[in-house]
Amino acid sequence: MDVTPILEGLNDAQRQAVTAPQKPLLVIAGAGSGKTRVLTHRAAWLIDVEGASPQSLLAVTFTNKAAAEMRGRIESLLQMPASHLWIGTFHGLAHRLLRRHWQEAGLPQNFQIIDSDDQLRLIKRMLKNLEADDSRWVPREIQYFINGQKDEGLRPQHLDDGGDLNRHQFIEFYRGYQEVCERGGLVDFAELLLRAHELWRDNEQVLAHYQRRFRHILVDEFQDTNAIQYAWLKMLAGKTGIPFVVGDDDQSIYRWRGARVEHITRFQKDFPGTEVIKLEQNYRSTATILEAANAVIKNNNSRMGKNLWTEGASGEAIKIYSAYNERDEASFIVGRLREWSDQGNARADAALLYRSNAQSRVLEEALINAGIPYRVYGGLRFFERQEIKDALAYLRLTSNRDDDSSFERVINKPTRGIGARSVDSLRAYARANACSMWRATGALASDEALGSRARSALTNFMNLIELMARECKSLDLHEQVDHVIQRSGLLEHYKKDKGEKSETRVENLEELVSAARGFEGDPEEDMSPLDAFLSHAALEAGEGQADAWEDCVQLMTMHSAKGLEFPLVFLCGVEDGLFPHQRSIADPNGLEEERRLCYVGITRAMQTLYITHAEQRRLHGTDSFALPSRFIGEIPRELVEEIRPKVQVTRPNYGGGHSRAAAAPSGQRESAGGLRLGQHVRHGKFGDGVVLNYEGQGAHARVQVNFESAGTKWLVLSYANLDLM
DNA sequence: ATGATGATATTTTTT
DNA sequence: ATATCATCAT
Repeated sequence: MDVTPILEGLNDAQRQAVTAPQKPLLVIAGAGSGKTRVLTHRAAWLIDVEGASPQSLLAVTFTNKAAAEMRGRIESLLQMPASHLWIGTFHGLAHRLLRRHWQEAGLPQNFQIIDSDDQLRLIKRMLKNLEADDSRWVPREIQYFINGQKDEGLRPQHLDDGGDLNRHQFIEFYRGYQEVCERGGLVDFAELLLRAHELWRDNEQVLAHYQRRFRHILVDEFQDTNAIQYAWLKMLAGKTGIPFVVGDDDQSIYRWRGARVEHITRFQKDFPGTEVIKLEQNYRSTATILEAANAVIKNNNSRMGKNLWTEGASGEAIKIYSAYNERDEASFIVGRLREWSDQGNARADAALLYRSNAQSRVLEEALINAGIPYRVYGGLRFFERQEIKDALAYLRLTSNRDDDSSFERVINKPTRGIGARSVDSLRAYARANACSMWRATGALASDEALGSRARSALTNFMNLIELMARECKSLDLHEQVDHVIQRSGLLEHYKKDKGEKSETRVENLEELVSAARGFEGDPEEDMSPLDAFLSHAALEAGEGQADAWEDCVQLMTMHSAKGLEFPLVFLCGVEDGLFPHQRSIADPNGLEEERRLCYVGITRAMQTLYITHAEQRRLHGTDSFALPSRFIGEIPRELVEEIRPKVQVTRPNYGGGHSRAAAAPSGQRESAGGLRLGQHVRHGKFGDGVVLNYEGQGAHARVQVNFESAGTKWLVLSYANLDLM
């Protein structure tokens, strides 16, 4: 066997990982160190060299994109199609298992997947149904609670309210929500994972089958696994499976949605004899950029420890620009982008990264004015659009009448004379009889208690759905979609609509037909084409933005930039309060996660990195003032070139020592207490600080002070007793 | 059933 | 500033 193609171009550490003996392996792969490369080459190595059957490999990722990329790369390495290889997202693989073992998993054969939006609606409906006090119970919090418990592998019966009434109610909501899902054959994202885990836990034979089959378990972005995902992997590995996991503790930025870096250390305990390999050589960035990244992340306590290095040159200094305000920041960036393209570079090689989506607006405006084409990532995906979800809801009803989620979505859309009152009666009946809305409709359509107009409207709706279902039976998938959007009146409804968006909506509906035409389900799965398409729609929400194929500057959050790289990167709005975000600053864990995000941001840059911050920024309609982010201060000064240091409001306190002219620009406001923004003050208890902001006047005036040790606080001026320094 | 009004909250996102 | 959402009036 010629192993050259598989090992070619790998460095020692990478090669060591790829060719490691068959035992548990943990690869700590720094940013740009060839993480995906190692994973794909390992797969190829196992198959081509170790003679492992492709059947015996399971490769897990978090996103569909990553899964597709891995498949493609493995195929090109093996020089053969890897379509039968189990490569997919946790959710995708769990889904596949549940389809195969729906009986053992206790699901109806045609169960449907609901996305978070559906889930939230369902919870809202449930609250209405229970006549819960909606000022007290926030649907989003209940959703968060339910998903959080599921992510931890917990069912309502596992939960104890500990005498806490609030918690008691949350658990009851969870229970109620589960009932609705059971009744409608609905499975949410977290449920996919939990069910798949329970399937194995409770069915020895099923588990044994997969344990026997999947000897090799490859996991990407391991630091992002949540409890149930980890438990699932561990259960599959059993005593004989050989896990090969790759991750980077320094790039764990999803704690807030259940990811636990701790799984990295836990892994070493759960799989004794685990070999750990660190990939620290970076092939992406200049030495300067890496040094900056290393220096910043060093300030985190809880980490395994790792230092990126490169054989490459030190490259350009990191440019830091202190803008006066957010528009100045944007115009500076525009100027640099112009320079960039004038030098013959591709705009698509430049990225503007920010902490929160709201920041994109000012940048976009500046780009539009400058005539620079750009593309914003994130936002509504294709299958999440309202009109698409409407159409899918009709389709789901034709497949499963008991799907209340879909039922309520389209019962009166387009309007057909079934108002809130009728729907309320349906809900009441459904609840009283523990049945679906559809059954309730059947019962009430002939119930004298309802007006004759309402009754006929209900009958018409039922007939419509039944008719569409019958007519669709003999049609191809795309014809079914086409038929349903027409017959339901949806298309007409959006065509009539005169709103700005309605034209796009009609186009999107037509696009849905095309999507169905091009859709090919997995031939191995025993599902109707429609059910397969519906699952696909839920699991792969589609592209975030229709891709403009023009050469565009890329705008996105730092979160969505993870895994990407760009020759030119701007980190924008790098100010305390924005980044690190105000809501994370107080919590040490939160702050460390922000710092990891900063590490991710910095390491996206290949050649040139700009970091910009504004002293004044319009946020939520009011002007606020901020200091440069503490992360900027963590970058060694010698790596930095400050651009056009200019007169500014605040004295930057990064790096400690250096001071600048603190002359106030014109237009400087005076607060009621005679305090200047940027004024250094001393408080009896909190010590020294800098005035960031103020509001109100006279006795009610409050100031925001950033204290060196006590952090940022709002103080009532008349009580605070601040000494001017 | 639609539209106007006012209250409220505004990190990050995949599946 | 702005978007979303509930409530109320038409």
